Formats: sequence, C-alpha cells, structure tokens
Amino acid sequence: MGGMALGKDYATQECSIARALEIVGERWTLLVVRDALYGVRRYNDFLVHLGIPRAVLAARLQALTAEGILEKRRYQQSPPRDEYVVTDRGAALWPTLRALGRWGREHLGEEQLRVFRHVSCGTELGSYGECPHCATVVPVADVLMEPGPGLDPEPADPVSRALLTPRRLLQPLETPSA
Amino acid sequence: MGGMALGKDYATQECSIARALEIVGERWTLLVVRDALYGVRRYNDFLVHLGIPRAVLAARLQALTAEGILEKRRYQQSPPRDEYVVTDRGAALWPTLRALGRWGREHLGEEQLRVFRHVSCGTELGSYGECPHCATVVPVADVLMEPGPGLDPEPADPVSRALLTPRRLLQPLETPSA
DNA sequence: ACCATTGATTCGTTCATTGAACCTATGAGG
DNA sequence: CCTCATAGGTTCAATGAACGAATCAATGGT
Repeated sequence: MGGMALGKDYATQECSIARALEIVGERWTLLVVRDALYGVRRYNDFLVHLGIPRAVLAARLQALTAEGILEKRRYQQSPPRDEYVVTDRGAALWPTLRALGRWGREHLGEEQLRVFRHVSCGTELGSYGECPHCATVVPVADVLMEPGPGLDPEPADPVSRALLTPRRLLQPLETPSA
Repeated sequence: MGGMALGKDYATQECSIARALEIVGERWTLLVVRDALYGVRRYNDFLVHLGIPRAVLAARLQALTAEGILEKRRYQQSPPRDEYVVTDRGAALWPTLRALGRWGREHLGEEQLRVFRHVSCGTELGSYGECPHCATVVPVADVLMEPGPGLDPEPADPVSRALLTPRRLLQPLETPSA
C-alpha cells in the first residue's frame, strides 16, 4: 500500500495501537490531522501554521491521503489548486486528539489554550470528547472550539489569527492570505 | 530538563496536543507506556515484548522517568535490580491509548485483538472507555483486559504469553523468565 | 517582460534509529 | 577460584529521516 519503509513499522507488535501508530505516529502527522480538524485545508496554511519543513509536509499530506485520512480535491481549475479535506476516517481521530490534548493540559501544567464545547448545550467536553451533560459522544461537527485564557490574543501568522474566532470543527478556514 | 534536543519540540506550536507529543510523540514511547499499563515493569520484558533496540529502550525509559510518567524503583538489593512502574500521570494516558487502539481496529480493518471490560460488571467498555452499563468512566485499575478473537493463542515470547490470561490493567506481570 | 502566488521537489547537513558488540555487578555451580 | 548465566545497561558504525534553503512549474496580473 502506502509507505511503510524500513523501521517505520512495529513489526513484532500484534496490537491495534501499534497499527494505528504506524499510520499516524510519525513526527508532525497528528498535528497535521489536528489542523485539518480545525479547518485548515491548504498547503500554505499548514505550512505557516505548523512551521514544518516543506518536504515533510508534502510527504505527510501524501501519506495521509493514501491512507484515506485526508482527501485531495481541486478547488479551482484555472490555476490548478488543490486542498486537503479530512475524511470520516480522519475525523474519527478526534477522540484521540482530544484525549491527548487534555492529558497535555492536565499533566504538563499549562493554562487552558482552547476550550471545546458541545454546540447544542454549551457544556465543555470530557476527556474523550463526550458531553457530560447530554451523556453522549459529540459528533465532531458539533464541537465548538473557542480560544482559552492561555492563548496568545495577537498571534503572528494569519492562520492562528483566523483560529481565534469561535468556530465548529471541520468548518473550512477562511484565510485573508494578504 | 531531559532531552528536548533540536528538532524534538514543536517550537511554534501553542497547543496542548503539541506539548503532549513532545513528551510521548517519539517513536516507541507510546508502546512503552502501553506495556507499562499492561503490567510490564522490567527492562528485559519491555525488550522482548517490543522488539525495540536496547539503546532506544534505555533512552525512552529514562525520558519517561524524567517526565514523571514512569517511576524507577529498586525491587531487590542483592543483585541490584530496578523496575519501572507507571505513575498516576502515566495512567492518565489510558484514554489516549484506548482511543488510538479503537481507531486502529475500526479503521484499519482488524479483528479485535484485546477486549476491555469493566471488572465489576463484566460489560465491555464503550468508545471512550466508559462502562455503558454503569454509566461511568471506568478507572484504569478497574479495567479488565482479555485476549480477543484475533490474537495469536500461541505467541513466541513469554511476555505475550503472560498477557494472554485475563488481567487488570496496572497489575504487575509475572514472567516465568525461564 | 516581469513579478507574485500556490504547491511543490531537490539537496547538503544534521539528527535519530538500528542492531551488534561489549561492559558491569552479582550469584550459582563445579 | 574459575566460569557461566542473568539483568540492565553503554558504545559504535551504518543507515534512514528531518531540516531549511534554494529551486522549479504553472498560471495570472500589470
């Protein structure tokens, strides 16, 4: 199938976690998926927001597309331009990212950088992305993201600035790009 | 503090997920934590179960200890021998690993390799590690792990064999070691 | 003709991973 | 006392991946 070059797979492991990490466990990969869930779709937006080397970004986008986590789609013909959109399989990584982010905040002693709420009731999400109030798993598209108290209110790059306004996950990001 | 050498951190990222990945995002690290949650504690048991290079294992154990995810403790004096035990901070990574494993099984088309149940009622855990019957999030120590239908019933190494018997998470693994 | 934008590829340097070999401390057996 | 076995590592050369700067390609605007 895709890459799976030497040393990239956990050969001896008979484990779903290991299989998952073979796909999304490389450096930068989960941050690309995170940005995609936040609504980032364009090569240049990933680039400036992540501060990732261009070659690595190209490799990750290709690998994620090959694995069906992102989908490459042409959004304009006349200078041919492509964007990368999360698929259902990619959106299904939300609970993992939510759990990881929550662990990071609770155990690395940070201020809250982003707040995630159930859009229909306003309740803040639990560790796995569930709504404690409604006692249901919140679909990714119904998650509202707001800036938390610890987040820089005047970030340098336009993508970070666009991500300051409260927005639903998956909602495509509009970049001023000027 | 510990490592954080050049290129190991996601410098521009103001994000709890990125902070978390700086600690547990390197190759092998989450599998070491997984094994620790399964009850593996000894250098040699990690080694044979993971098939990890010795130098990398030593580096990861040291880093995880420095970050307070594992605790190094002497379990016998006379030939001085140490074991690595998960701390609360390490156990708090369970939701992340649970979410990742679930994604791996559901989206990479695998048979179920391990089954996790609420020990007090026997109900299989839901998508986000909760008990559907008791309607609570199950503490890590109350999770019962059993082999699933897809798991090899006659594995080669003694650690995998010891992990075949139903057991609670965190419960120390007894290795026949002969 | 020239410059700007978007989405990349190429390339030399640096860093991390790998696997084999070696080292240390101790105890057991002969 | 000598040797082997065990547990827990360290050292090293070779390979692979990441980094960042430079370049390229297609198009459109002025």
